[in-house]
Amino acid sequence: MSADMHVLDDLQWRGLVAHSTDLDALRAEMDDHPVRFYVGFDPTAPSLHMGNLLQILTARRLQEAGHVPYALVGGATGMIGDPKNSGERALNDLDVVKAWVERVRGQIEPFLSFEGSNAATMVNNYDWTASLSTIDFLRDIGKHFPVNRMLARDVVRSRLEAGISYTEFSYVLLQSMDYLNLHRDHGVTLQTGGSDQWGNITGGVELIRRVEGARVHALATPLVTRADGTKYGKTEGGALWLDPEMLSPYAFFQFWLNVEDEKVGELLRAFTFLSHEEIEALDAQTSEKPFLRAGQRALAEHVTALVHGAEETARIMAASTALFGGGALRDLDVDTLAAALREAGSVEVERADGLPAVVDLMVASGLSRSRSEARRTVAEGGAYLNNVRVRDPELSPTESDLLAGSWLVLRRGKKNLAGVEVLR
RNA sequence: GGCAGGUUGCCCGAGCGGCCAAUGGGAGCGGACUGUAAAUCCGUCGGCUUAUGCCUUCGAAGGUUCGAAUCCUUCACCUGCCA
Repeated sequence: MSADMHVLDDLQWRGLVAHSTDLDALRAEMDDHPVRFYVGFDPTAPSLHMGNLLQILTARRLQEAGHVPYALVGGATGMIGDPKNSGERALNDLDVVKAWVERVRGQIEPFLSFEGSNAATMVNNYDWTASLSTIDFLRDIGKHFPVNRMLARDVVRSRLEAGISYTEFSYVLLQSMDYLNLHRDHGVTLQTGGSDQWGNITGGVELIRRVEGARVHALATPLVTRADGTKYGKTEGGALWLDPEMLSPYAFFQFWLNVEDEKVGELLRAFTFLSHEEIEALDAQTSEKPFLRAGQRALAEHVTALVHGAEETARIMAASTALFGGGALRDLDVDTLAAALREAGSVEVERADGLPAVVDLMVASGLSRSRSEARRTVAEGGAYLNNVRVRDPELSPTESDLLAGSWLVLRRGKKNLAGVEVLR
């Protein structure tokens, strides 16, 4: 971060401001005193993902600039679900939502500082929503929401054909109420979020103006999309989860390493704390010597370190070098090989009468979901044993194939690797 | 409430009694080219101890038939028109 640059200018440079209310007014307020701001996360899954990470990092940038974060976990809004274009959400049970609230909270906390004069605060909107009576809600909040305005919102309009429940239709009231409460009780005057939340965010801005007569601010980051505009953050395991149980740190690292050239500069800006100079130097390398993938390497290293820690990242990078470095697998010593394969993902297999056939190993290691799929992969020439293409699906590795006495390296396609440790 | 139309594999969408595990497109996966990019081209794309075999699938449950995604009945949901 360039220390002497205004945080709003930094955010803009990083491409993080897609929508905003009056930026000059916000800047004036920031220059006058630390601004209390909030960003909300709904527990709609057991883990946060890439899109949420962008919000967390943006909050951290603001905190590093001296402002005061309120991280809201939506124990209440998570019970309702915000409307999305693809259709009505399934409601989750209270117990499930409560468990997810705790997990989400735990994922956010490491990114913020809870000490000092601008310490962060965690809040849960369940606290002020659960006991609210319907009558009070309709009189105090509902009265300020013209239905014609609510109907005009993009998400709602797109759902009118297919149908939208009153529950989801009402979501905006809850999020707006959150902003109002945080404004009243904590003096919060800025809400940040993804651009898909813009409607919900401005709902709060408007509610506060109507009820309190105060002018508060809003900032929305752009949605992270691929170069062709489609959704980002998809891996074979589904979304780009932050939870290491749901997506291995190795797979997380690989995702960033494989980002297209066209997007790497944008992602470096949005997801790392590298300085403008460092990022511009990486941009230059990407355009001059794209094959070096300097931008991707830096991106993968920095983001993985932010989420999974520097030590884990170092192990992953060592594993990547060992497995993708181009060197012969046989030349690796046992410890390096075993560590690399455990990082990349591995299974243990019992030795019966000889070793299992390649198709079975593919299934056992999770590289293929069924024997049919494994056979298909072999037929397509996409299966490799110790980096040698396998042609016969029924082939069983022999003792002499074992690396370091007990390891096999299976690969599907270019990038999907798994280790098999053969036990006595 | 009445009438009409719809519900097909991950998504969109053909099929309208046997040749249907089901045309086509997209996504996904593999190969070639490269740089563990992108684009392009080719292939593949329900499962099973790979099998001129078996099992499961065309909203759900029954029925007709030698044989059903295709016909009939009931139910559920969606859309449109009329009240």
